[in-house]
Amino acid sequence: MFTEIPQKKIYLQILEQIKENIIQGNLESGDRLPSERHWAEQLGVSRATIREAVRALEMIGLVKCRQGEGNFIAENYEDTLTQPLTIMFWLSKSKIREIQELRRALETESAKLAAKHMTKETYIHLEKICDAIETETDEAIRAKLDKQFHYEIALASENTLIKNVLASSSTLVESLIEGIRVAILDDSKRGPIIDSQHRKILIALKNKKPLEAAIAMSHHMDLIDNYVSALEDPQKK
Amino acid sequence: MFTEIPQKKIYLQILEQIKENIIQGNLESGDRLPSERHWAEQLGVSRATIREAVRALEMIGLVKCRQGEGNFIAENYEDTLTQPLTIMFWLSKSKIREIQELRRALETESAKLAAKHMTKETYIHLEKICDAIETETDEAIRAKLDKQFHYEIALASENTLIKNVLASSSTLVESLIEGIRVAILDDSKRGPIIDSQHRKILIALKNKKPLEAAIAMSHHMDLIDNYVSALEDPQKK
DNA sequence: ATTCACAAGTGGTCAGACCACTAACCTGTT
DNA sequence: AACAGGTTAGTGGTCTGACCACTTGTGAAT
Repeated sequence: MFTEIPQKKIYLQILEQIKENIIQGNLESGDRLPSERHWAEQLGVSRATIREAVRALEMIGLVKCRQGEGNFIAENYEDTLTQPLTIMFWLSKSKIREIQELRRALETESAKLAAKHMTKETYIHLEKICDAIETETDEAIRAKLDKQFHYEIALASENTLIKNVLASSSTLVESLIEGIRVAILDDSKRGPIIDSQHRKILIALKNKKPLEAAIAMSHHMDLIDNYVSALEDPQKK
Repeated sequence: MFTEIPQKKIYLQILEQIKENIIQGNLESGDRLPSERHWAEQLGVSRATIREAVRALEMIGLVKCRQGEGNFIAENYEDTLTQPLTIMFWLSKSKIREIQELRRALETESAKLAAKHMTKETYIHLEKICDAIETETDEAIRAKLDKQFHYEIALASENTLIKNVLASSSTLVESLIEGIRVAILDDSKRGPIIDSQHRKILIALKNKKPLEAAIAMSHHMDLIDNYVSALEDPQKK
């Protein structure tokens, strides 16, 4: 008979306003928000409330706070999901296996999409990275290039969502097993296999064969899975 | 349970402590946090700071606040990623196509994993849902059952991460196109096709054929994609 | 023209106050 | 004894005003 009174918490209303402004195009990445004092006055609320809203926005990666300068809409939001994903991981007592399965899903889909959208320029870029990986001897640099290779494929998928969820997943798994990339690459037997897997992915991308790319990527993931599941205690820090 | 605060952004340190306590097992879903006043005193910080931390934790879905009662660790964290994912969607000016691609990646992987872990009991449960969908005539209920069917498969994948990311993605796409499930089901031609697709997925799951399940799910996604991309203005509210 | 100290503005934190809400107790009636 | 009512203590929600730490720009001294 009587409907509930909305009366959302103020910080949520502020979030709504920010959302609206982003959708309308009034706010973009890198834009500076009003100073907390001015903003509070403008909205007729206290600075404490503004700060709670800012804190919430910062936590989800939407806002970056720089003391002495101001609050800004984040320039990149790749890591927006990292914190929540990490929390979810801990809270649900997940195993590393689960993250790897998530990564597999995203890596294969991203390879599939990348193949669909592949251009000459992107291919050349990827090929260069591939070349660099093979000629490089420093394992740390190889690991870095490997990461870049995967990242560029995710970029080429032309799907920001997948790219970002994937980035967060990778960040998470790497935070769980520090130096996993180096560890995997740093094996005289494994090295050449990885290189050849990269090549197969590259070829599938070049030929714009989504399915082949996905399968090649899947095989690549198999290798990583094998390494991960070989660790005695997968939950170790 | 909680120790003194060193330095750096205080609310992040509090987050760290919470994380630690969750990992250690001292904190679980549904547990109540210390009252803001007590907690502040205990940590030697002001209540405002505690509140900023709580706000951040609430935003990522880790904490639920109930006025007059207290703050609690969330009971379920399925929607932990929904807010961040939604923000990311808007900020990156993504298209619905991108969410659908993300969903496809997760749905197929989840089907694959579900097939791998399928048990007699789970199969029977899924079959019941499938039966119910086919005999039900009310489209709204059919849509609800359809959602449940997908959810149960995600559950059967035994991967909380994938299940939750998928749930958030679904929530997002449904918030963008209200009633999408009903709209898709509510078509005399489409209905039977969907039913048969569900059956194919079910059979693959029963036979514990991961690849077949993934392919069947992929075809199912094709149908949804077709509907989505047919909308004139995909970004419409 | 360069350097450097200072002032203004910003986010980070603190203290204490009041309001709105919840739950539990307490009390008087039946 | 059972119930309905109000009371009260404790909680989160919000506000005010203050101080600190940091960044930046400016203007004076060199």
